[in-house]
Amino acid sequence: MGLQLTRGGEYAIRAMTYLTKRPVGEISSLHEVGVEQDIPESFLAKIFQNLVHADLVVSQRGAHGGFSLARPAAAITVREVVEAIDGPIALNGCVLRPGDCRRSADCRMHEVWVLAQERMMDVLGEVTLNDLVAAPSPASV
Amino acid sequence: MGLQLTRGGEYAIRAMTYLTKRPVGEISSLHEVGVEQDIPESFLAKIFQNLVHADLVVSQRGAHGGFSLARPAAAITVREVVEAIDGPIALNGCVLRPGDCRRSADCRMHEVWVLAQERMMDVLGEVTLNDLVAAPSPASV
DNA sequence: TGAACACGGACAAAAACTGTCCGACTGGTA
DNA sequence: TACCAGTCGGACAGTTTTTGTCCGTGTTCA
Repeated sequence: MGLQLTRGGEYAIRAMTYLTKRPVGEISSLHEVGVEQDIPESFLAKIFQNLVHADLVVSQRGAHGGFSLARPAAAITVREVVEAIDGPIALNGCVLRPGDCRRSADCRMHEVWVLAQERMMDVLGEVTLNDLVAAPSPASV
Repeated sequence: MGLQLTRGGEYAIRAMTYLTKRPVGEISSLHEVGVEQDIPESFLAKIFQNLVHADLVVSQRGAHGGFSLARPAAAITVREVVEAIDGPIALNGCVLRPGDCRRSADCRMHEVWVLAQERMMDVLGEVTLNDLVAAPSPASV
């Protein structure tokens, strides 16, 4: 359908949300997260790899190993999580690689995509993992 | 890479932009648009079909037939064109089908996706085909 | 009537997404 | 030290989506 988050991105958010809910410093095994969040474990393994590379998660190898947040949940945004999995977001290729749309000389669409994307990213960049697990908003809107 | 416009959507915008540049009422053949905008003709045919169904374009069958805008260019937004091809936009499935994310009970992400999408769509919904072909902005920002 | 051209669906190729598997490595534990 | 639990990382396979092709049908004009 296009223009949609991948399932990998969805899984990543769920996994990160799970880690956020755990006591700070606790290590969660791949198996545990997979079962709790209903994510295929072998797929989740790959997702965690990416999250580790992006410095959002740290892994502990060996027996009783697993994963935990690399930073406080309040310092990790949804945007970071999504970009770690689905790569840098670019609504259209020309946003990522200027020069692609130099075809029509006067490519006005370029600036439209850039603006639309900025608006979207602003939202995702302002929501932290902490916000996602906070108690149902009492007064905040 | 996810979260990106499909090529079909890109083609649709280019095709519509081309029609916009033509004199009002003029009919452009499939072949003409394909050659001018460098779009595979057989693929473009399917794209035009969708645009016709969405009432953005009218078709003239038979000899000397072709396509032309169904409405003034100033009354067609980029959003309409994209949605006609890529279907209703939903950054995440749960935006389109509430109930999907009732899994975790407290799915805060839902509202985040809704908000991010609204911001993006606002931009696409305010840009018309006319804006895309207008002379380089003299003063407007 | 014949030529031009859109319609519509079936079909095929390519790419992306989704998911699996397994050997290598690492760290804890006995 | 030896063994086991568990992650790491990449190769591989299935499925879906995207992208593109093809062709017979119907329509309009000359």
